[in-house]
Amino acid sequence: MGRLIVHKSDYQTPLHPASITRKLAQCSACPTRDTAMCSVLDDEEIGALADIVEHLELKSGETLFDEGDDARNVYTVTDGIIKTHKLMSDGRRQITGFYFPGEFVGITHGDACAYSAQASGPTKICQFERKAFEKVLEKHPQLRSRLLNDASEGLAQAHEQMLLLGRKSATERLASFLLMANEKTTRWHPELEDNISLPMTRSDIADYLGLTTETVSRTFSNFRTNGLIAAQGSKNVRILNSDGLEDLADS
Amino acid sequence: MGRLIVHKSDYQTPLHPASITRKLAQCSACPTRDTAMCSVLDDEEIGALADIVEHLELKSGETLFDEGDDARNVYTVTDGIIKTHKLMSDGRRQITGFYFPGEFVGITHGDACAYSAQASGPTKICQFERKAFEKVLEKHPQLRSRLLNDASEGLAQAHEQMLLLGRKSATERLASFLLMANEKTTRWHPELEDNISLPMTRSDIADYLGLTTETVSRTFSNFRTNGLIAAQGSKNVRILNSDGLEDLADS
DNA sequence: CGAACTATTGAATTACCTCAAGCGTAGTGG
DNA sequence: CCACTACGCTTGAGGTAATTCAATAGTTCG
Repeated sequence: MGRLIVHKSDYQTPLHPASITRKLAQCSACPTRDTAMCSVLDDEEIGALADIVEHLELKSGETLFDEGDDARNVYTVTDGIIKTHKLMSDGRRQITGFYFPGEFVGITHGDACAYSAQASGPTKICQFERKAFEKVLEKHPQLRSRLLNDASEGLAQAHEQMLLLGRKSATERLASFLLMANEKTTRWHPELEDNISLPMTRSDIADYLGLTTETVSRTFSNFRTNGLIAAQGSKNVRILNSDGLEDLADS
Repeated sequence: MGRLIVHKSDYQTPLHPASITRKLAQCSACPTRDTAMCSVLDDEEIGALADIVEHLELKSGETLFDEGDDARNVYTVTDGIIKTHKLMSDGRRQITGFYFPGEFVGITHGDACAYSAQASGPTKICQFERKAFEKVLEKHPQLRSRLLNDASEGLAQAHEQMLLLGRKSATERLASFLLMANEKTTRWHPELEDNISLPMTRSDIADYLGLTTETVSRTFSNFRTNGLIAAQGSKNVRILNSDGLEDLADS
């Protein structure tokens, strides 16, 4: 418990590998993706979180928690991607969200987890014991405010996803997905704009988009054939024509 | 501004029509659907909300707010149903939620509405000016806690709906919908168990379930033929075999 | 009563799924 | 280090659940 969390101020300077973890850990308290919120947290608050943080690394597919588990901890992603899903009794699966670096996972007001969470590719996270985390929240209302913001954003994303699942074609779904992945990636790595790493499998993408792996694969091929994207391997995509993708994604 | 809100204690006694509004208004502060929360609110808190409530009636289809509007007010449904939706540029629509009596609508942490809201059939609501409402929240943390609970429940419902939209068949979707409607109805009107009023159109249901009106209609007919439900008119359904529906709804 | 909307039912079409086979790639152990 | 295996990805052919188009019936409201 209690490795140091580093403040934004030293984020922009070049870092050697050993500091990467510290740099990323900082995100849990103060993600660059929302600079407005950044300034809201002062050194004391960062320190309060530093006291209760635990750093973890997950292998691809490793489980963070399962639906129905006691909600003992909350997490932030610092590297890689966490996926959450729900299952039906016959095994059909819906992935309900991909969480990128800087995002919180596992915030519930109830006592039990409403869904399962796993690493989608090798992933690093910060873990906070829930009760301790809530004590910090009580002392630091700005942080709670930031979480409420996140929750609200999460709900908006969920509504957007319902539109996708209920009304969009396979092509529109994959286009929307790529744009989302690009946007979430560039929040943390602006230098990677239009170069997305997709550590999840085709099957994960399919279960997120309500499609089959075959359809996802075919649609990827279409995009390649039509010069919308280029790919080196199946897990690294370069967006060649983001306007085209946006037209396809509609709304 | 400021009609009286009546406390739970006089809710169970028989009411003549004129008190119905008062009785229902009470729900905004203290829904019966969650008796645990009920006891959380004391007379002072009920009074605080009474000072800022405004009662409104909406005709079927009337708009409460549109996507992108300033989030000026928050609402609770007291009678009827409010629907929220998102649109695509070509008119495709996804209804993202039906809000039954006792539920809050329009809670956002941001400044703009993330979706549109309309009455799905004739509807009565309580309106609270957002800033005044938030002042009440500051004084009464239990109420905020109740709202957080609601938000968390809303997110869980959204995930459930993603599973429905991404992975369930038409039959499973309609079965899930009927069970949801029954559950939400009986929260307020336990005496109506298995007798659901569905003021929304088939088109609303279709846009909620990610189907077409024709498919919804055909599936209703199937359910009737198979003795799962009986119907008088298209807007009143009696559930004859709720175990059967639950089997169909899966998950 | 008639107009306009909503719901139901049928027939034909289609977007996506299922099944199946082949290919590429990463990891393992000889 | 190189086969070997396993797994994930791609591509094709055929099937199907839900859609689209179309016609009829029922409901609501001025």
